[in-house]
Amino acid sequence: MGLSFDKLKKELSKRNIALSHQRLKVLEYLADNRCHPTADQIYVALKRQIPTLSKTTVYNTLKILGEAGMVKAITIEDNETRYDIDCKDHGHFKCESCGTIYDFSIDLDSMKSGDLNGFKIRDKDVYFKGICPSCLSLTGS
Amino acid sequence: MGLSFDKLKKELSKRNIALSHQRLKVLEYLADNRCHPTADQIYVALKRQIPTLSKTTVYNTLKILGEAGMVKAITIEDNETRYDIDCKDHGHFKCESCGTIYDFSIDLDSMKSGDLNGFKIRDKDVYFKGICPSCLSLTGS
DNA sequence: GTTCCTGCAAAAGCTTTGCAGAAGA
DNA sequence: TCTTCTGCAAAGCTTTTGCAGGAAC
Repeated sequence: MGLSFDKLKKELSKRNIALSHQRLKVLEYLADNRCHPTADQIYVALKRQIPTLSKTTVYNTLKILGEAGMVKAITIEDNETRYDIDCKDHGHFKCESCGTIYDFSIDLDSMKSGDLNGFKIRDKDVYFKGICPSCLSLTGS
Repeated sequence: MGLSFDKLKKELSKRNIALSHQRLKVLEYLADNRCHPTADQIYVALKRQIPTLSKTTVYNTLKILGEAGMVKAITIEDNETRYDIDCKDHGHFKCESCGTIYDFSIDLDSMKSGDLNGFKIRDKDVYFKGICPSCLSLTGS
């Protein structure tokens, strides 16, 4: 799945955190479903495999994996935190018609701003919104 | 305050929406406090001038002004929608230490991405996070 | 008189917290 | 045994909704 579990385990063991069955499943789900799911979507999907799963564990896991740098929270819209396992720089486009979130590549280094001299930048997010080609074609372009 | 109230009124009248006292005060507050306040901050501040003000009205107003294109919601962090009256293109930097949100200029047109051919882009948001110079100096750089 | 606006109260939705039992080293 | 993890229930917060009274035209 293109993920370095070694790196993850190393990062987690540094913090005395185990990669439990539930946590591994959440990670696998994110790796296999690059659709930027919400915590609830992850919960509902995994509940089938792990009937005892609780939403608390999903939230806890996402928080831990986020702090370990393996998962990124996407807050493109309020009241709708989504999660992304792909941490390499890219932008997110949300279709306001169908709600789908698309990744797109972007050169973040070219976005340097002189206004931020002296600022320590840790994270860059680029969120675009509009209508995707699929929805555009439905409405007769 | 550098705002075109004529443009706003025109936009609102198009929708049969009045610029009531409460709505005007919310707008004024946003114009005078370019600190990207939350709905609650606006409510608390205006409550002193308008003791009968309700939070519902603040939310309602922010929604209406947002739809009219005069106010922009900033969802740089989950559970913390902030509002901005300045609609010209700029990025937002949030200091993870003190929570302050800084504006910075950015050339959004240079951010075109070939991956988005065929997409209708209506809105672009750029959110950076990190530590601001003020907080950096406090911790001994 | 008709329409829109306001604001109270309640509901809704997402996320966090407290805690007891289970699992793992 | 000791620590950490899990998951239920309850609480916490922000935001939305229903509705009755009030204001404006």
